[in-house]
Amino acid sequence: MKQGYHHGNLRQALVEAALKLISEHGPTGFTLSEAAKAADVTPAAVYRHFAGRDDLIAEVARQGYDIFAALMEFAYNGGKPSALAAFEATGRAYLAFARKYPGHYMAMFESGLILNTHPDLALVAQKARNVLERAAESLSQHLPEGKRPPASMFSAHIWAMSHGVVELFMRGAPGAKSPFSPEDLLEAGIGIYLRGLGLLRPDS
Amino acid sequence: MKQGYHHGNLRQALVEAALKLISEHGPTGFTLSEAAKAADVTPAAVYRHFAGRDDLIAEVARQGYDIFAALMEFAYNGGKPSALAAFEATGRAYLAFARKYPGHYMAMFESGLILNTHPDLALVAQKARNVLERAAESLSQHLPEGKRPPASMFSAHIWAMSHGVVELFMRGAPGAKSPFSPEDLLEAGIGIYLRGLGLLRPDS
DNA sequence: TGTACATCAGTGAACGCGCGTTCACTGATGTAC
DNA sequence: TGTACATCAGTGAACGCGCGTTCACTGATGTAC
Repeated sequence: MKQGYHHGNLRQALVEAALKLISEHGPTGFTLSEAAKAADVTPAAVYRHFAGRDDLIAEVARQGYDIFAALMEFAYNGGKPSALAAFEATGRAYLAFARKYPGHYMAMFESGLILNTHPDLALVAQKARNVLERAAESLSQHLPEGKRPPASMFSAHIWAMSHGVVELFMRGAPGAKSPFSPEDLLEAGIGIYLRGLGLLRPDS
Repeated sequence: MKQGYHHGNLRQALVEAALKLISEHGPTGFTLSEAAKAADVTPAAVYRHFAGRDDLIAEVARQGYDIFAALMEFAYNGGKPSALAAFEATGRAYLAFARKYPGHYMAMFESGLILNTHPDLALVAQKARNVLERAAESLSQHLPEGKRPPASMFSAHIWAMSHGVVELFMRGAPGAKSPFSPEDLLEAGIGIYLRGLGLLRPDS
C-alpha cells in the first residue's frame, strides 16, 4: 500500500528488523541504528516513519497484540465445542504465541514499555485480555453460583501461570531447567487448576 | 570486616547503590557510573572491588538468592506444622520476597544475566529452588501413589504462577490492573491448585 | 507524448551524551624497626 | 614513641564507542499541463 519511492515499504521492513533483533538480543539489545542497518538504510531514515526508538518498539508491540488477540480469538472459537475445551484452547494459544512470535512477545511483555503512553496500544492490549476473560466468564457459568470465584480472578490465575511458564521455562532463563516441555507443564498445570475449581472430574 | 582505608566498605555500599538504582529504574536503567556516583566515588574505584558492571549485578543477584533461600527455608520451617501449611508458607514467602526486595528480585530474574557464567551464583540459585522442591516432595507424599504428579512438576507450577503474579500484577506492568492484591490472587490460585491435586477439601 | 514542477523518502555529516574501561598517580592508612 | 617505608583504595583525566536525534540536502517518483 505505502509501496513506494525508494525502498518500498520501509516502515514494515523496520518493524521486521526490530523483531529479529529483539528476539535475538532481547528488548534491551535492540537499537534503532542496528534496525536501520538491518533494513539497509540510514538511521535518520527511520524518522520518516517513526517518532523515534520508542515509537518503533511500540509499533512492534502493537502488531504483537493484534496477532495475539486474533490467535486467542481463533482458539476460543466462540466457546465451541464446549466452554471447557475453548478455555483450554486459549491457554494453549498463549504458549503457542510466545513460542512462535518471541520478538513480539518480548516487545509486549519484557520491553518495559508503558501501555498508557500509546492509547491505541492500550486498546488492543485490552482486547487481547478480554478474550481470555470472556472464556473464563462463560466457563464459570458451569460452577455452582455460591462457590464461583470471580471470572476476572481465575483468568488472572491462568494468565499468570502461562506467563510464568514462558518466562521461567521457555527461555534459557534462571537455570530453571526442567524435564518437562513448557507445553506439557502448562497443560498439566491448567488441568490441575480446573480440577480444583470442580470443572474437571477428579480422575480425568 | 573490609572496613577500611578511605571509604569503609565501598564494596557493600556499591551493592546497595546498585540495588536502589535497579529497583527505581529497572535492571536496564542501572549503570556502573551512576552506582559509583551514588556511593560518592569515581567510576574507576568500582574496579577495585568488581571486575566490571556485570560482576556488580551478579553480586547483587547472589545476595538476592542468599536472602531468598533463607526466607524460603524459614517459611518452610522444616515442614512444620504440616506439609501443607509449610508448602503454602513458602508460596507466600516468594511474593513477600518480591515485594520487600524488588531490587534483588529484578537483578535475579529480570536482568538477563546468565547463571552459568558465575558458578557460585548458579549454586545459590539452585539452593533456593531446592527448598520449594523439597516442600513439594514431602507434600506429594500425601497423595495416593498412583496419581502423584512428579514433585518437580508441581513445584514448577507454583513457581510459575508466583512469578507470573509478580511480573503481571505487582509491577505497573502491561495494563494488568486487577481488583485483587497480588497476595490475595496468589493465595487463591494456590488454594485452587492444591484442591485440584486433592490436597484440600473441595469446600474448604 | 513530452516537459516543468512539486513532493517527499532516504542521505550523509554532524552533534552532544553517557557509557564502560584504562592508567599513571596520590595520599591516607597500616606496619617494621 | 617516632620515623621510614610499603600498601593499596580511590582519583582524575582520558579513551573509543555507539547511541538517539537534527538538519540541510538530493534525487527518484508522481503529477499537471
